[in-house]
Amino acid sequence: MRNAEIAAALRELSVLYELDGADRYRVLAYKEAARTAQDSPVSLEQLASEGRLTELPAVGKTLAEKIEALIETGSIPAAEKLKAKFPPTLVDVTRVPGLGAKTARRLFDELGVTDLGSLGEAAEAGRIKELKGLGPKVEENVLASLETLPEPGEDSDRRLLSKILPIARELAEALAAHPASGRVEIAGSARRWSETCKDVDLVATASDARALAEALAENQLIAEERAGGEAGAQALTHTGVKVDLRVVPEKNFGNLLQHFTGSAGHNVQLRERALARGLSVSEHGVSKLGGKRVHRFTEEAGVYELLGLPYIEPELREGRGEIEAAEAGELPELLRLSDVRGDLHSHTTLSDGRNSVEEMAEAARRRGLAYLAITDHSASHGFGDHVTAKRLAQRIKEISAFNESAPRGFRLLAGSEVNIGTDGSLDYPDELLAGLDWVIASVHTSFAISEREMTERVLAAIEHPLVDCIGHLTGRLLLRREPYGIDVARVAEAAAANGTMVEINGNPNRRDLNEHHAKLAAEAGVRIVVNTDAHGVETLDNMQYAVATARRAWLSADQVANTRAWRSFAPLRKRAKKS
DNA sequence: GCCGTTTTCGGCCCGACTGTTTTCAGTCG
Repeated sequence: MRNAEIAAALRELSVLYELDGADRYRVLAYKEAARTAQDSPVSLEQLASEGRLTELPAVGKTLAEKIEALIETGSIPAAEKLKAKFPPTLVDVTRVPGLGAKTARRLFDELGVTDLGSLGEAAEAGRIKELKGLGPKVEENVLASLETLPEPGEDSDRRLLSKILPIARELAEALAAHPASGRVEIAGSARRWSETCKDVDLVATASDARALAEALAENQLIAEERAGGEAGAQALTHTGVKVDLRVVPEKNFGNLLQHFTGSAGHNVQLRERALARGLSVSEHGVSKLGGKRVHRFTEEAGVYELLGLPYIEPELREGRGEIEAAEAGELPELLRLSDVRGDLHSHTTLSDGRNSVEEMAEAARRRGLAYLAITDHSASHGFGDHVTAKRLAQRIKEISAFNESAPRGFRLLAGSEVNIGTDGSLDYPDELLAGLDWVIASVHTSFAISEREMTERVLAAIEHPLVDCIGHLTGRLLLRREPYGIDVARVAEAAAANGTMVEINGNPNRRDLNEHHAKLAAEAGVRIVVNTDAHGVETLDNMQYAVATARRAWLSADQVANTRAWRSFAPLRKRAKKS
């Protein structure tokens, strides 16, 4: 059973408990455990078989038993018992914004509402506003929300970071240029470089808050303003992205930026830690419990310093142990974009890219890179853009010729992104692969095979002496396609043992390895490579997303192989060691 | 239900907003 399925079952159980009126902290405990399951880079099924589930944060004896039952029987007895008490479709009712478990339960008890359908009927009939404590506004909200509610399981309110960042940057820039503005910063999940975001959060200081709110409303990206005033403004872009602008005085800009950068989990842990030291933290400032004095900071670092901590980079603020690490002085010095010296995954018009070798080389050089691997798809790629063995041999000569007249300090690598067949075989002869500088092996077909088969398939490639690196290991496409089943821990172990590198693919649709897998792999001793998988000159900029995922995986420059100059990188390749 | 530099029991982040109320519960981020 996949971790994601376990997480979904725990999330459902938390809502069922909530509907049953359970203690809120018990409900919270299940939600926390669901998050742990979702985030875990190692298979919970594996951990369960070894009796090690309680090693996970937020999983105690009871949760471990429930997860074990779920894996063994496919369901959790407690969940089944609750589902007999009230219809499980009542969980859907809590997806309506503004309706929580308390309200959903009342609607069931008093109106017989069992699902979204009967909720709509009750609203249409005007029966909701008759209930004590609920009124016409709630009923209107229900009717309006039912119109726009996404299908269950559909994350339609989340968008790729690559859709959110350009909006956030353009708005921040426009606001910063306004005469009434002071400081303007992007906050929220976009600042933490999350894979997907729900909205754009901006934090600003201003001499005239209303003028700044108006400037936001008048920006060309904004379709409608929802509210605006002294404290900030909310607006909606033409593409339907919510924008939240907060305006604060300069003196507590740091407090607010810290608060609105989140994550929720990080802030909860930070505040709990503060509380244990007699301090209360909020977006307004830090104060002694029962004390009057409020400590306000213009910079975030001040907040952390008062709590006895060094500054914590936004990418680490996920409540995954960063506070403990900060306290112990063990925060990593994170990889930076400027550390990256080469890009080892790119395509040209030879396969499915949009630019020539020369154009890609020039664009890479302009971005300050010292080397770029041209890795077009291989012989069995299909779609009419495969590269025959004969053509690849010719490409090797072209690259060689390019390098002879290449500008100083820059070189191209003759490479290929080779398909891994279902049996683990590669689709070029070894003699040809031996003539390349760099080979990435990736899975592009037959995703539906079992996890066991997929793992064996990739392990075969990892053990191949001429495979230098594995590409986009799990095959996922964010918000579109789930990763295929593969035992990442086993893959990492084998990659470390064989000296095969594994990439973090910077295509913002992929971010694959994800941050959890990348951390696991690096800790297992795998050399990580950050790549763009660029299919044109402009997507060479995807390195920022690969670096972001590396940072969220706690990686430092020395754990990422292509922060090295070519002469130091080249000997790290498996092919260099064999010869 | 989890968890431990005040605790193996008794805590568990903080504040804003909304809609309904006349002081607050529920929801949200």
